[in-house]
Amino acid sequence: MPFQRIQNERLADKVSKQLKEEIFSGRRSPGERLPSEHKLVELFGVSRVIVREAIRNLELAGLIEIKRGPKGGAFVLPMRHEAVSQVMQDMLRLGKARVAEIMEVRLHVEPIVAELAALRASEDDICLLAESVGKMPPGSGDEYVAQNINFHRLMAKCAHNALYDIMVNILMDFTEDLILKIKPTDRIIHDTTSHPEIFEKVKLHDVKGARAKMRSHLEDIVPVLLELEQKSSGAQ
Amino acid sequence: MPFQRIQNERLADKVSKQLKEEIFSGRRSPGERLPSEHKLVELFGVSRVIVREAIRNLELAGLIEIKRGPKGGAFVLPMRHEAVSQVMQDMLRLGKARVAEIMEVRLHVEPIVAELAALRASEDDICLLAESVGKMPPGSGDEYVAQNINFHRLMAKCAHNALYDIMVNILMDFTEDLILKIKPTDRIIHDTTSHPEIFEKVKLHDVKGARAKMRSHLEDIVPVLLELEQKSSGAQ
DNA sequence: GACTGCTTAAATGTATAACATTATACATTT
DNA sequence: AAATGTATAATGTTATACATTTAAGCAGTC
Repeated sequence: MPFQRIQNERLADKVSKQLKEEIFSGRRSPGERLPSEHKLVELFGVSRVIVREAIRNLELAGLIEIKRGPKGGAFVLPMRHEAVSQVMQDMLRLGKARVAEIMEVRLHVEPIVAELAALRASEDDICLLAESVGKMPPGSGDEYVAQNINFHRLMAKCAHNALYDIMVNILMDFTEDLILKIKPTDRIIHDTTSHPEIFEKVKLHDVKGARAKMRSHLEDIVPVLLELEQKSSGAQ
Repeated sequence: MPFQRIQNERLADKVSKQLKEEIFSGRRSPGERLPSEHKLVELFGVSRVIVREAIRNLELAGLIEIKRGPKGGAFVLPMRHEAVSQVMQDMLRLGKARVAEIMEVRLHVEPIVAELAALRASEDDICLLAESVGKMPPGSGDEYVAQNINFHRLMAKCAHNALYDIMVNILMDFTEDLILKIKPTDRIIHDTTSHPEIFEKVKLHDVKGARAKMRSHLEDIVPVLLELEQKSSGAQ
């Protein structure tokens, strides 16, 4: 066999690999704390610089949250979309992706997610959805936008597929950013009927219906959002 | 007005934000180099530890690549899926996502991607696809698996949507890992007809056909891959 | 000419020690 | 009891020195 390349891995990467395994193995569950920097220095036999770098690594991966002061330290987080979303956003900015590309994905993916939601939503899920469609704040301020976006996030949760959950949350982070940055001077689509209609279909476990409603909802919304981008790129 | 809360952001984060903007603004394009640590220390007026932390931040985000030695430094990368994929994998491991969830997404998304590919594939794209289906190595070793997986990656590229490109690559990273880890003792599905058939449809810009072929291809493959997971989780 | 080996220097990688900041817990004062 | 001070455990930041990697040049030898 050919010679194997000598691995020149950085110490911090070796340390962070072990720390990740500690978490993935379940030996440290969400909420629990990793040893302090001082202790990790002793345990791994490397300098504090290295330990800190490794810990920062896990933080950027969204696996832990670091708190300062006594009783502080690195606490394991539950699964969250934020870290993936951040990295994805960076990548898309680097690749100069257009808003149209994100919206195309929404148009395809969210109807599927609605279908799965109608199929799999539990009692609790339906309660959450009901709450969301119930308490839509009046006006069209940031509050309204966030609540509106949140409905779509909840739908993804109802699909009970971790990957779709993360994906849709990424899409909604984008959409939220887009809307909030452009500050809808003229009122954004004030559609008060679509979400309740979709919810109704999910509640009835009407798979085809949920898909269709979500589809037409997006077909209404997407063009408006694309217009927003036009304006923004024209403005700057 | 009320007092404004003093922001308690870490220095490294402030620095990395500025470095990111340097890249996103286009002032440093892929291939170009950021200033050396020493220079960044002077430019930002912070210690070297902070600068290194900020640079490491960008590296983990997949925006730069760090080389050592003279003529080394931080080089801006083009858009790549690897960093997003890594973070996504970590998240799904943390959330204990099953392989079935990933395969469900493949089953939904890849037919859509095939549709877009048939719609948008350029002459060059079709050449690349032709090359891929042409040079399938014999046997069913790692080489064969990689080449097989690569066809799906290429299809995503043909769809000309940066987000789908990254998403499909993430899915394929998963699938590749799954297959390679389980080392298909009994030969993995040796399907030599599906890919050429899909390719043919794309070449003819037959949108419906491409979608249908991809769909049936996945319906064949996915059950086999799910079996693989069964075995692996049973084995360990 | 081409290979070998040596040296140099520019950059990142690692170690150590000191000090700054933050936030909890608890004592003290009024 | 409420506000204020104080000790303390943890992370955040700085400074300095040294180690390692690697491109480039320069010999020397065949």
